[in-house]
Amino acid sequence: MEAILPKFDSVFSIDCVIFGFDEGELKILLIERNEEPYKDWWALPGYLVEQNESLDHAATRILHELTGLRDIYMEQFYTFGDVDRHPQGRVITVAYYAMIRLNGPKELKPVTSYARKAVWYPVRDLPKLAFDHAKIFEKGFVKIRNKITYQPIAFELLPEKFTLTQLQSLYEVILNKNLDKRNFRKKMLNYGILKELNEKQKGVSYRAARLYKFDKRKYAKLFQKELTFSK
Amino acid sequence: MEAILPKFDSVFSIDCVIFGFDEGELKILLIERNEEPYKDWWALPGYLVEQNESLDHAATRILHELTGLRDIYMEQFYTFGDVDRHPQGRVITVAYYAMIRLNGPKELKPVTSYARKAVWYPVRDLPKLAFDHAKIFEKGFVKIRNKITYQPIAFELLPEKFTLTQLQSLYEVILNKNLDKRNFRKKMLNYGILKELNEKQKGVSYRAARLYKFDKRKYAKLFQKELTFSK
DNA sequence: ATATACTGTGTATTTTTAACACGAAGTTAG
DNA sequence: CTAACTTCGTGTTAAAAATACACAGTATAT
Repeated sequence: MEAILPKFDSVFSIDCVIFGFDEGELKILLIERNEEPYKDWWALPGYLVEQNESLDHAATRILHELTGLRDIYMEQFYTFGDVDRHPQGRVITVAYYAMIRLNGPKELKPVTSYARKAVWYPVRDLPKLAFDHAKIFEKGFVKIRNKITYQPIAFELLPEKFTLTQLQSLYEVILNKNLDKRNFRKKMLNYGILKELNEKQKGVSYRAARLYKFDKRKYAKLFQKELTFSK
Repeated sequence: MEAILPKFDSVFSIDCVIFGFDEGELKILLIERNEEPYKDWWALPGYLVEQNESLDHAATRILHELTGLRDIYMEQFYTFGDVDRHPQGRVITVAYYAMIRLNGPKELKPVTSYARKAVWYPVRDLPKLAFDHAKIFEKGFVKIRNKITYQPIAFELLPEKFTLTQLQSLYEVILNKNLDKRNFRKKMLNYGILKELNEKQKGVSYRAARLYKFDKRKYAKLFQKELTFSK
């Protein structure tokens, strides 16, 4: 059947690796494709870049069309251009990632009919993915794993108010290792980018923990002066 | 005159930021263009990706054609896709960088007529560049500056045998700051990736310094286990 | 032999990282 | 209401890494 599909000479596309954190698990957003090729397969949200839009703009637009998510800030991380990565011809794809607060429903409604639905999947248990999307995901995962070790970007994944234990278990999930509770808290509080709230979590069995908020202003101040080789 | 140039619907290209170190200065390789658009301008070595080659392959090929350099390992660092970055239409470019040992002549002979010549230019004093190449260079420079702070990649820029003072001044040039001599030496030797040679530099006025070699095997062993968030 | 210019080295201080355990607080169940 | 349970929240010590800092030694040139 593929023979009747149009052939591309050279086309750009965008693919998005969108991370979320829910039920103690790291998840990414996948769409169920409703078009050939790879119809009915799971895939990263992605589509073709239009003639008159920048890459960043295309990324935002495409993510919205396929998942309904609006105004998500994404960062480009790699471009995949193997000759045979797309069965219809030469398609080079620029990959973006984002980490977002996952508070809506598990299943999102695409705006276009190109995807049937968008669903959060735990990264530990992903289905088989279309194209080379498994490779793209893997590279994106490595990217955030590295990034989190030198920049506290994990807050974007948490609800606005969170406990230190939640923050720690997020780190543990991303880094795939256990961290020491006291050292972790000391270090995080030392950054000075957490606002301690006079509130405790609610609706938990057993003792409730104190809630914290992420302080954007202090974060910006701290990380505008990039990491430097010390004197 | 531009009206008679062909229009591109969508084309991929590669641009290369090739760093070298010579005469105490950090340099990059520029070509003098011999074709429209931007004929006679200085530009990063770059050209269009062909239909049947991967990005990595295209990068190596293009660098060779424009500068005569062979088998240079480059790393992709960003993709630039602003709508108007190329006057003839939509050209998305994937940027690569490399750090190489600069031991040949200052001027290199391109294989194609697309460039007239390729020349090493000090990064502190670059000419005006074609397209958005100034932006591409800048991003590449930031990339290596960050990378060098957590991975000793600077050796690739030095001759096979080098003194610690040479290594230090390379760091100082890239990071644009002075480093403490004793601390620098302590740290570098501590990595355990330098082989001390029983040789001294030659042809210098005043006391000659000891020469060192970079030990690839130990480097590989040290940096395969990536940086990790400590427990 | 003397001036010159760069080489090569050590210590003390501060900061960061690492290892490690238990009582207090709140919830549940009987 | 009390006992059992689960999670919270906290401090110290040791080791390692980063920083600040200065001068005598050695090869060369004249």
